[in-house]
Order: sequence, then C-alpha cells, then structure tokens
Amino acid sequence: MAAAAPRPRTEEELLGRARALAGARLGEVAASLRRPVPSDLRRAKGWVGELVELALGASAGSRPEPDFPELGIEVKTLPVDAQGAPKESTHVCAISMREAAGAHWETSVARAKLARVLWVPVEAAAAIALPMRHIGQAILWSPDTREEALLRRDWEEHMELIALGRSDQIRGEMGAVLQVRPKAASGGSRTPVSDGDGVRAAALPLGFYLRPRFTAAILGRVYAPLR
DNA sequence: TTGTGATCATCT
DNA sequence: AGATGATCACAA
Repeated sequence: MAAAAPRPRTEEELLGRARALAGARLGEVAASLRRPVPSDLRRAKGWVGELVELALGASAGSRPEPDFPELGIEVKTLPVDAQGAPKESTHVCAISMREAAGAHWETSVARAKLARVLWVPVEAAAAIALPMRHIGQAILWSPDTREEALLRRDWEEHMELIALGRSDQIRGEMGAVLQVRPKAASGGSRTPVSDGDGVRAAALPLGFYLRPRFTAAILGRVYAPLR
C-alpha cells in the first residue's frame, strides 16, 4: 500500500486488511502510508488509532457513529502491555448531556458503537520504541447477552444522574464495566446541560469509557478455547 | 464547540 | 500497580 487503504465494502474485506496488518510494526505501516512517526505519544495521543484506521480504510471523519457505518463496525486499537493485557481504558463516545433525559440505550451512540467492534491490539510497553511496536491479531467482537446487560445497566445509571442534573456527582469509580470520566480539552471546559428543572446550566463534558478489565476479558476469549 | 482518536500525570 | 481525573491534536 502506498496510500490510504481503499474503503472496505464488506466485512470480509475489512477483516482481510486487519489480518494483513497483524504482525506489522507501527514504523513500517507509517512508512507505507507516508506518515511521520511522532517522537512520542505525549502530543500525539491518538496517533496509533488514526494510523490503524487509515490502514484499514476508514474515513477520517469524527461523527458520532461507527467508523464503518455501512458495516456497523467500530475500530478500536487496544494498547497492551508485555503480558498482552490492556494498559488503558477505552474511550467509547462523548456524552450528549443536554439530551440525557430522553435518551434510551437501544438508540444510543454508545450501543451503536459497541454493537460490533474490531479490536486491534497494539504493543504499548514503554520499553518498546514507538516504530518497533507490533500490531496484533484483530478480533471482531459483539457483546454477548451478559455483557450487553452490564453495559446497559451502567449506561442507564449514569444517564439518569446526568438527566437529573447531577453529573457533577458522577465519579470514575462508578460503573462495573462502563465508567464515565471527563472528556474535555481541560478541566475548565464546559458544555450545556439541563438541571433537574430544565434550567440551563453548564458542566464539565463527560465521556463513556470501558474499563481495562472488560476489554481484557474480550481479548481473553481468543485464548480461552485453547486452555 | 463538539466529537473523533486516545494517553498522560498524579494520587491512592 | 491500578485507576481516576486531566489533557493533547485534529476535523468539521
């Protein structure tokens, strides 16, 4: 590939691209796409994710919908340590706090994105230089009944608090698998919210994140049948 | 400003 | 060590 990959038209095409990417190093992928490799990720936090999306043929857009809308598939890179365990939580989506009151899990952005996810593990141990880090074998995942129930419960509990205008009472400790944390440019960021009585107010923008334990369980499925 | 891609930095 | 709260870059 000399430029960005063509947009895959089928799930098989996308999976084929993901398979071709497995085992590659970030440096060589970047070179083939003619993209510079940053010296570190401190000022390029989304670089790995953007590189993988480009290689898979995703569009660069930033709309609140899955990366491949026609396939209903969201792509997420997963930074893993030397043991193959996720090092970080996974950002799911921003929360539209003004519309929390009338929101439903079934039609939520969070559910749409988590309905079908192509997880792409990427080495992230600090000891490995960025260009040398390997991309792992991707996993196409959908939540099973139990997982969806857990996600839904956490989502509904958080959204109820937000709808009541109590988003400032939300803590990262809440939520078994899906937590809510700030998602902003800085701690001074504010977004419109409605308080309990529909009065205009402003609060820190929040986003949904999957806990590392949850994504670790997803990666574990690959090895579980072998044990 | 909001949403995308996330990791950083600090505290327990 | 693990997790929470804070933060960085870019597009529309």
